[in-house]
Amino acid sequence: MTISLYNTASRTTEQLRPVTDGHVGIYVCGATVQGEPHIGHLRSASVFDQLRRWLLYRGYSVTLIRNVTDIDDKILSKSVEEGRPWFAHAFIYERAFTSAYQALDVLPPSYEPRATGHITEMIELIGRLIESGHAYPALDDSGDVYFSAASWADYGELTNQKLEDMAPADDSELRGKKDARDFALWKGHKSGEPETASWPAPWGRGRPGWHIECSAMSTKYLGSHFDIHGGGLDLRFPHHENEIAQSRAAGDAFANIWMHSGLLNVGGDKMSKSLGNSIFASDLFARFSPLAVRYFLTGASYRSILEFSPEAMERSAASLERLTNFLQRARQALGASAPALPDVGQAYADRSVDVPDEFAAALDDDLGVPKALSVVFASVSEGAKLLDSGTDRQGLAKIVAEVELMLDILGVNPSAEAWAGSGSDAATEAALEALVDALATKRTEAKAAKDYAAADAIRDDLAAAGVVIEDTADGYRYHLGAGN
RNA sequence: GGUGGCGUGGCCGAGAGGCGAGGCAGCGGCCUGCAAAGCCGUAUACACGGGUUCGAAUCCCGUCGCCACCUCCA
Repeated sequence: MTISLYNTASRTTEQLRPVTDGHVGIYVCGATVQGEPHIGHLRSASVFDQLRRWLLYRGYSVTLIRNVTDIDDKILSKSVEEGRPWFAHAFIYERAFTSAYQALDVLPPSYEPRATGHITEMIELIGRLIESGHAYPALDDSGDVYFSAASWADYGELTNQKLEDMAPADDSELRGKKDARDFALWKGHKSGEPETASWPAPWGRGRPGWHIECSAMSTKYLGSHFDIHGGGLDLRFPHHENEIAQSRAAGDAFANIWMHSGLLNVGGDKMSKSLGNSIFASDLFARFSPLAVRYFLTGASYRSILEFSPEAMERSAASLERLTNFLQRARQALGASAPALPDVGQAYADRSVDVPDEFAAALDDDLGVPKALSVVFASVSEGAKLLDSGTDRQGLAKIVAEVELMLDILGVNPSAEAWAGSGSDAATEAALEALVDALATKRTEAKAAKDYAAADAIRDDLAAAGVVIEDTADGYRYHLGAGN
């Protein structure tokens, strides 16, 4: 069994060969908590969660570190606009991100370091870079410290660019830089900024630059040489290019494989802050279930552009219904002999069934989620036939267990507890069931009396209340209709 | 100017030399009081032009179109 992954740095698919046998260390760039989470953040979280679950299934122990960038220019400026301290501003959005990830059943990271908690490590790293001649204090009196791009021969290795080909930055004024392509490791405190947003350092009070945070936090928790560094494709340059340069210049081997999740488009355009076309998690969840959102995100391979539209969301929700219908029907048919619900995440070692070989092969090959999903549908078709014939209960139970295991690995198992919590609980469900059952009984009586008008009226009333009732061979079943 | 990617049926979206992934939608049938769900059946798909090959959506050359990145971004 080998897992191969596309490495942005080499532009080829490579075998995963963990630095430590049996263990995979992953660092994923988390959010800068300056505003609401959007669907792009959700995609990145979902992709690396799928990777993690697959590695767990394959028997690796996984340490996944996802950081929170809780200090930067925009957090400072926006907190002023919104009239609260920068740290309170950051924490409000950190909590929004946490609850969005939770809603999507993304497993919590092994640890979630905040940038402001690691200033010491960053100062130490910057110190090493200054000592080795790869960084220098600003030539003006700003108190900044810059990384010297020209001092690192491999600068550009991640994005395959040569220093001399790089277009000059928009703000081509050098200020204290020796070269326009140098980037800030440390930003000297400015008079307008709150004192709380600065920390003492050998080269004066200030705060860290963006890139140095991830270099310091990833190596602190995963070691100077680790397996996978992930993030959205938009972080490839400059963020990851700068990370790799500064970490390697400081003597760290750093990440073996660089993985980037694809971006989302809206109406053909890239979704971005500057275009103002972001689809926010809160708006999405107001309209679609978190499960449907996550299912939508698994519809394309992780490296391709995914086009968002409400119509696409609806199509994908319809596709998801085929899955939920099957599981509901099968569990109802199996009754007490239905397989236990799979445990989420860490407990794959205790599984009672294995995933089909084709499913495994698809995920082993650079996380081929769409292919893997087609294997799920093949199993569902097979299971639906068994359901219709009603002959092979054991076979059906095995398929149900397999399907749920596969869906669980993809993070879209409708039976997972995470999706149950959306505003309902056992008591309300029991109450609903009792009410529906009372009406269903009347409907059955009306049908028996061939009073179809009365029967259909009851069905219509239920539908108006958002309850879809369907006849089955041995009675009825119901579910809450779409849009409710 | 440099770097990387894309173009597949009504739609989404895999695949990467040889049996038409899968889903959604549609059409015909079975089932149903009618539905729904499910089942069975159902498609002149690979931007265009050349080439290589017994065989190309897949490899090569060219053309056209689209997109991303080159210091805000998941």
